[in-house]
Formats: sequence, structure tokens, C-alpha cells
Amino acid sequence: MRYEDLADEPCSITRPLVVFGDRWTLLILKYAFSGVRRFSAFQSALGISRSRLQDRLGRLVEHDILAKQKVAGSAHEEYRLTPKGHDVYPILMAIRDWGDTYMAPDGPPVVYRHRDCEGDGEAHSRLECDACGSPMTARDVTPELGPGLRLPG
Amino acid sequence: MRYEDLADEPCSITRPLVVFGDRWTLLILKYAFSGVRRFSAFQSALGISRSRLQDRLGRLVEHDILAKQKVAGSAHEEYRLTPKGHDVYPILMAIRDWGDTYMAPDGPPVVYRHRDCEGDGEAHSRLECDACGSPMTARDVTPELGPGLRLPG
DNA sequence: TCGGATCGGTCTCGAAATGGAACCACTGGG
DNA sequence: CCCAGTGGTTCCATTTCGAGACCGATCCGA
Repeated sequence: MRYEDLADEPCSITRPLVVFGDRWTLLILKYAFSGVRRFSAFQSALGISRSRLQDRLGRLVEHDILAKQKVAGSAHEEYRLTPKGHDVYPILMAIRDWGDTYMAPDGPPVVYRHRDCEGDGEAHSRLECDACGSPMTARDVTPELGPGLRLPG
Repeated sequence: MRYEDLADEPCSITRPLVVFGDRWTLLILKYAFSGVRRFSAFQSALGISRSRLQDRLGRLVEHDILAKQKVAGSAHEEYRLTPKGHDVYPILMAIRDWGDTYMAPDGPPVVYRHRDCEGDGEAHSRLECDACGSPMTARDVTPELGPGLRLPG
């Protein structure tokens, strides 16, 4: 009963992690971004057990990250990314950048290229200042109390 | 025995997730970035059981994400971020951006301000093209076979 | 109309991970 | 010496998970 209470923490890192910070959920989303939509397709791609996949997909639908739809003219169900789910992509790309740097000794297995970019550019996650635009690391950051923590009364 | 095999997948999203894609590891790192270094401090901050914390810290040390050091002139142990661990920060910031957008109805509980920035800027994760610099979403990306997947022979 | 195949979904049971608490070893200070 | 604080380990009850069987609905071809 202790872990779930973390969802109440006023922290925008902790709260998402309670939703998708487990073995499978981000992997499910990774395949969702690569076009997988059907229950059985997730199952065979991941090697996850059916009951677990059922549970995780249900949770993602609950949180409006995936949407479940019947496919017209078919018995299939489809799980598609919602806009909220679509916005998880930068998280996966940040993980990938780290993985390419530290866990890909032979170089990146997959290159995520910018479609129609003349310079053959690649997508990369970058931490930057929204005011001056300069790149940032952990050392350049000072946490401050935000509006979500103003105490009422 | 199935899940651990995912570490062999040639995917820079999957491989990091096998290391820190569980309930606690990214939360441990979140506190590490906020200055927590001692075993007991992690334990009381997180409410994780001692044996689990022991296991997770050990794994992070194994992967050279944290480094364990004896503090001179004290009986304490310290777990400090290595450069490799330091580079996990953009992942946490990407999660935070999503959390601020979708799980912080009263606004961000914490603001991550750019130290010494004249414009009072904040740190934000941005997915962009490394060639043309324009912002990107999942729809702008085309995955391609990378050098890490060139088959030998 | 009748199987058979496919699919999403559920159930059960043994295995693995987890949490909680006790216990141990080491250190430093009275 | 004892005692408190720390990191680390071990044990056990609970929870979560994986594997496979099972169910109902749908579709298709015989």
C-alpha cells in the first residue's frame, strides 16, 4: 500500500513514474510509436504475459495515454496513442540518447532521422533554457517552489 | 528468465529500461540529483525497503551510474552520481515536462530555473533536429537502420 | 449451418519480486 | 566497556508476475 501513495507526491517526476515506471509500460509505448496497435501484436513483440499486458493497456487507457477502439469492419480492437500519449515521445528519445551513448558500443542500432530534412538530421533530446536557449545540464539548474505548491489559505 | 533477455535487444530504448525501468530506480536517481547521498537518506526519502534499496543501489553502482565511496573521517558511505549517471538528468527532465503538462493541474510544483540566467529561464527538454535545429515530434521521425546493426560478414 | 481459426479477455497456479522487520558488523564517542 | 548510528544481510508473509488453460465473440470456408 505504500508505493501507490507516491502518486500524491507534488512532484512531476514522481507522478508520471507511478503510471509508467515499471518493467513494461514504456516498452509498450515504444512499440505503439512504431505502429503496433493490436493486443496480440504487443504480446508477441514484447513476450509479456497476456494478463500483464491486459493490465498495462488498461491502465494506459485509464490515463488517456492510449485509446481503445473497435476497428470498423473487423473483430479487432485497436490501441492508439492519444495526444497525451503522443507527448511521451520525447521521454523515449531522451532514454534513447542515453542508451546510444552508454549502451551501444557498436554505435546506434537505429537512427531516428528527421523526415524530409535537407541536412539528413537526426532527432535528439536537448535540455535547454527556454529564455536564453543555451544548453543545460543538471549543474545549471536551481529548483524553486512552483505555483503547484502554493499552500491554500 | 524472459525479461532479462531484453537487455540483448539491439535497441537503445530497451537496454536502458532494463537497467532503470522499474518502480524505484529513477526515483532513486531523482533524489541523487537533489543531493541525497547516504543510504539512510534514500531510504527515508523514498519509503523503499532496505533490501530493495540495497539491491537497486548495487545495480546502479554495477552500471557505473552511481559510485560508492567511503567518506573520509566518518563511518558513512556515499553514493554519488558518476558522469554517466549525471547524463540521466535529461531523461528526468523529459518526464517532468510531461508530468507538468498532464499531471499537475495546479501548475508545476517545482520550477527548474536556469541558474544565473538574466531572463529567469527554465530548463525544458526539447526534441530537435541536430542539423536544422527545428523542433520535432514523433511524426517527424523516420527510423533507419544504424551502424550498430550492421551485420558482420 | 457447421466446424475451425483468430482474437481479446479472464482465470488459476507456481515462481519471482517485494516490503517489513529482525539481526549482524563496523565505527565513533562517552 | 557500553551505546547509538550507519550500512548491510537474512528471513518470511504478501504481492506481483509469467505460463498456460479456458471462454465468448467474430469471421471464414466447407
